[in-house]
Amino acid sequence: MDASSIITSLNDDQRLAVSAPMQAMLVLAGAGSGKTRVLVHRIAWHIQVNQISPYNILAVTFTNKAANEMRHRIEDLLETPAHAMWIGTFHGLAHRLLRQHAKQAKLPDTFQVMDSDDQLRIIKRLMKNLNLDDSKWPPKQAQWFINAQKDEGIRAKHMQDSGDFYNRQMKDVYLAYEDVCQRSGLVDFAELLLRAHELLRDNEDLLAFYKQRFQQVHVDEFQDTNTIQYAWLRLLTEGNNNLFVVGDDDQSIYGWRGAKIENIFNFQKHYPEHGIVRLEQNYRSSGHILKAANTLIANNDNRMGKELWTDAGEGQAISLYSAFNEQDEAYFVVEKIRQWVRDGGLRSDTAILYRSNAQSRQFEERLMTTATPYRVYGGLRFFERMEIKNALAYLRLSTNPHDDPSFERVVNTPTRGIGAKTLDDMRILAREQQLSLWQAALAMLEHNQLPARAANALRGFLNLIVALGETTKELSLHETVKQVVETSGLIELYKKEKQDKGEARVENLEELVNAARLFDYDSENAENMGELDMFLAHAALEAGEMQGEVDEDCVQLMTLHSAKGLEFKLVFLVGLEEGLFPSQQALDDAGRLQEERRLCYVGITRAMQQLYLTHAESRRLYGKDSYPRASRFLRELPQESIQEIRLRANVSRPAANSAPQTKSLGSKGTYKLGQPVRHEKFGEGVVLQMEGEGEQERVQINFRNAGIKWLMLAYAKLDAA
DNA sequence: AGTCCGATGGTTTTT
DNA sequence: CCATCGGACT
Repeated sequence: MDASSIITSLNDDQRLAVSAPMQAMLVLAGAGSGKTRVLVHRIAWHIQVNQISPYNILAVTFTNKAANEMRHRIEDLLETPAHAMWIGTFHGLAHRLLRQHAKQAKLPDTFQVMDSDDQLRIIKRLMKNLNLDDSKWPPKQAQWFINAQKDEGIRAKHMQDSGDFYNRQMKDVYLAYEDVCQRSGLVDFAELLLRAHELLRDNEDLLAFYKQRFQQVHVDEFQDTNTIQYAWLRLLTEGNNNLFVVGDDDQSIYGWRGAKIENIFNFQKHYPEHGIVRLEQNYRSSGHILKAANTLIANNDNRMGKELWTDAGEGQAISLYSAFNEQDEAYFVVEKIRQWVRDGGLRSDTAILYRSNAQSRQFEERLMTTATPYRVYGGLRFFERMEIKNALAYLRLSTNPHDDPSFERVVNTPTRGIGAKTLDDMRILAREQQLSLWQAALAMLEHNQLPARAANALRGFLNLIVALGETTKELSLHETVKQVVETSGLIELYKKEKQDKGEARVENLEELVNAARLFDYDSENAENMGELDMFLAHAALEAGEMQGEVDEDCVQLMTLHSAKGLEFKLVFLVGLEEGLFPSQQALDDAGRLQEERRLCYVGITRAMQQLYLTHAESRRLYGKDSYPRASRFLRELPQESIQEIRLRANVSRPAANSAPQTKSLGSKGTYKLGQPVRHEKFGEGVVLQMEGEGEQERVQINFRNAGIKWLMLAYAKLDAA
């Protein structure tokens, strides 16, 4: 393959990015503009044209899915495996570095990665020890706090003693938490990044080695990087001007968990000799949809600036439906989907996107009663299920008995007569003497501090773990897992559990054995890890799919956040109401409001052919009725691209008009959506919607002081304000 | 040890 | 409204 074949299939801008000289590059890639394509081709270009060995290439993503896809596409393009290339998630690569240099990272060789659930358990336990009342000091909040500090690269000891009580308390928790983790050999997600950063920062030779090795560094979804991730990238590329980032400031929707959109702006300062390319041609959506997206996002400031375009034509106008209530909304959406299917469309080409998970319910119910297959994203992933985590805890203990959270988790699961009293004594001993629970248990047995029954039960557990450790050495991975699942008594336990649930759990455990059988142990890239350790790391870093692959053709339900990166022919963006989307908490914060707007932009740009926007005039929320105003985002859309739908006049709508009618916004009548008006008695307001004809014409107005009202145009004395 | 009941609170999520 | 959690009870 020669150079030209890598770039012939690209458009001019993509080609510019792919064949750019080896220098820092910022690629602003709009939604659907071929961002992954550019990344993949850029890397292939380096290998083919610039003669860079795959060994000298680094590519970083946020999700495992993106990393896997990128590797496959590069290998397909080059028609050769590129094993030596480091492609992975920030966390996966950090983990790899820490494994390889555990000593220099001040970690035990046997360290294990824990997920946020494990992390929370540790924090709960330790706050109890610190005698913090968990109603006044929610452990979740402490967890959030600690992770936020780590994301900013701040260690507990470096926290400023800024006086206030809250901060001091949190600092204490953070300090204690670091201590527990270090002693148990456990590393949380944020810690992976922070440690990896410190490792390179504090080891000159190591840093020099990796800087030399990674001649070209590539980053996907750069707008989602947080402080520590960007700091790590800078360490690796400082002075080499070799950082190639692809991102879209307009799709930055993770600010709330530490992502710094500013990294894009700072990139330009930190790499003054950079090139910049904008990918604005969109290959996904039709004209109306792009126009809506462009118009909406133009309401944000501090943008890098970008306008999507397509040569695919206008397509269908966007439809807007004002539902009477949330049930009507669901009814409408599901009817449209059924129509789509009747017309020969696939259910899997349709998606219902909402701001918050709780909204899925109405749609699920409606889909259920109409027997329409659907799939809800979100919820528990495979490796997060209780039975799986229990099995993993046994496995983890077998390689590292000092893993306290795992010890706590299964010491009495299934119940084996180790009671609360025994455990409490053990915890106290462990805390006082700075021992792991394992060590404390051993000590207590040795000193005969336990009643015979408890001692026997405890000894049984310890023996079980030791035995597991022994067997592991002789058996293959999947045999080990099988052994664990059976001898631990977990299978027995779940077989007894009431039908449905227990059965599913047993199946999941069997699936775990199967996953172990299929696990692809790549010993060359295992650093100094054994197969079991690799498998456990895999389980922590790659939580797996939400549900087993259901191949059935079904409607896709998900939050706007999970929809990022996906596309559907037919999209329903629902619940466009003030307080819901934008969310209540964002209403009084300009920054968060802009992030909500970007989220809306993400939603709109998921649609390929047709987009429906819906909102409800009344919605039952937390048990009481609310009458939300239509989302401001609706008013920010170009009216000429939107068509309002009035379908079913027969619903119990407050103003049920005689005939169903369709009405284009602003096409006739005196008032437009969003137009400011003044009323003699009610004062100033804004037109929310209109219905009816002639004498019957009514407008709904949101008055600044008087609230929302429907007025008959024939009687109300309204003036344009 | 397991079940029931009342209080509580309630965006968004990957690793 | 309704899911989740912790405490109390059996």
